[in-house]
Amino acid sequence: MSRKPPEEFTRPTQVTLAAVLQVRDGVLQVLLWQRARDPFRNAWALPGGVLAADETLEASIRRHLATKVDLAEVAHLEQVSTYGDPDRNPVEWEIATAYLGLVPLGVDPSVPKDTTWHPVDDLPPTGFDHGAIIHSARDRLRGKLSYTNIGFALAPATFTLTELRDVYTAALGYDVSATNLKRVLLRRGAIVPTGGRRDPGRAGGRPAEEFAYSDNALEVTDPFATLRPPE
Amino acid sequence: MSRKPPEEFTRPTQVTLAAVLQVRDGVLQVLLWQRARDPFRNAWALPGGVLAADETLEASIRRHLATKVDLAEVAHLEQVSTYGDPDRNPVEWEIATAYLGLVPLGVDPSVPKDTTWHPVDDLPPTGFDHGAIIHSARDRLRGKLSYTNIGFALAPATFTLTELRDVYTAALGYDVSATNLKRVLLRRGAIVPTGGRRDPGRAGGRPAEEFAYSDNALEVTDPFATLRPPE
DNA sequence: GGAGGTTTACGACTCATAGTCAAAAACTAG
DNA sequence: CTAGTTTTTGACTATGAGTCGTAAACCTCC
Repeated sequence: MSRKPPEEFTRPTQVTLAAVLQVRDGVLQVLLWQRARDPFRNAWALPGGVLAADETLEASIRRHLATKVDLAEVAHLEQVSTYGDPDRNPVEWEIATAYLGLVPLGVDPSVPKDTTWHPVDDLPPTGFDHGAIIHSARDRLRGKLSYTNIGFALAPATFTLTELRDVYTAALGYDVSATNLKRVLLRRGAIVPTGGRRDPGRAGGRPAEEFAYSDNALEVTDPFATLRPPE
Repeated sequence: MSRKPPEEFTRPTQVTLAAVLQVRDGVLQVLLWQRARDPFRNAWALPGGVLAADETLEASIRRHLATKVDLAEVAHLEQVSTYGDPDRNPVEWEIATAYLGLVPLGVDPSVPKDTTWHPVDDLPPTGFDHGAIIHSARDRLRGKLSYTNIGFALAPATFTLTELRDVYTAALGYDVSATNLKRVLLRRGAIVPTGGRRDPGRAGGRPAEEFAYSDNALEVTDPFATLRPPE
């Protein structure tokens, strides 16, 4: 019994996870699936899975996400952080690289039966460290909303300023003024009027001007000045 | 020969790396060591090594860094990104989680013979994807300099405004005005006068007021407004 | 077809942050 | 004491951002 196990036996499993966020019912929500087996049976978890030998981390999270949602509906995907606490998984040594995914307002992807959306500020019991991962993904989104154009990934293809304001309000967790938002985003060249109008709702009101994110808005990740909370 | 290799044989090696940055000779530099063996023999590489089974990622990079520099001289350490391209290491499947480390101006850590500092904008031949990792660490630093107090980790314990201006200039790659820097950092409460003065150099000149980062400066990571390039 | 209600758009005002510049202050060396 | 050097300070300007009131454009109901 002097043979040591091969070195490979001491390697951790590498998994990728994604916190896919979307504004639904005026609230920022995250896509979770309910575990059927231990550990954390019946708790909710982020989509993801084990990294394959011939794929990049991003390819891996895309492959696993595709089993839960149509990838074409995920408008943005970026790596957030890697979690390697040896105790994070009670049954196996596992390293997880977490991604942030964003789905635009209005689309309603079809998802498997075990998978549903949950408000990020009112989560059900979650397994592993997924609760912390969700909150850091939300914080990443909030930070980037104010100084990049990442908001395009949460907004539909065309939108009114009120709709966009509601998206920002839900994602940031505080009110923003539509007047100010328009001036800021127009100056940045982030949004452009489409020329169209939107029918007012049945309650009446002036029809809203329709906007879209400009083409170059997608590439802009340089910091802008900040959108701050009111007062 | 129908026995499959155990599943563990298909797992990647997990390593941690650190881009340790410091302003030296008025230029932002990174700590590299020269490889003596293939792959990438004689090329320069970031300090780091394999993750052990009972340690966190941060503990791992601290353990490996300690073989190159005195950890007490690394004032800041944060995770930047994880690199998992299956081709990034030609001989082994390896995932690398990269950290950014910062060493204050003026300290000159003793380092092993194979290890020296190199300007980040004039790197020697580097192995693996370490060149790209260094540049993304530099970009992370530059971004955070303008909207957090991360600069404290690049400045000595006490400093004059001219010294601090020089640190910012070297790290950002563009001039900043000492007048403006003082006003901005004072308003943020990031720096406080120590009450002391600095002897003018042998060339004469008014003695400089001495400043230090305030205690709470270390915790502030909320975004501030931006420090932008001139003109 | 008004009147009243509702929603969006626009302009004026204020405030905070930031960039520039020139002059004053405080020192050294001769 | 004078000239030279470096730091500090205050004034001025520019710009980005927050607020608010009013006008515009639509609806429904009478």
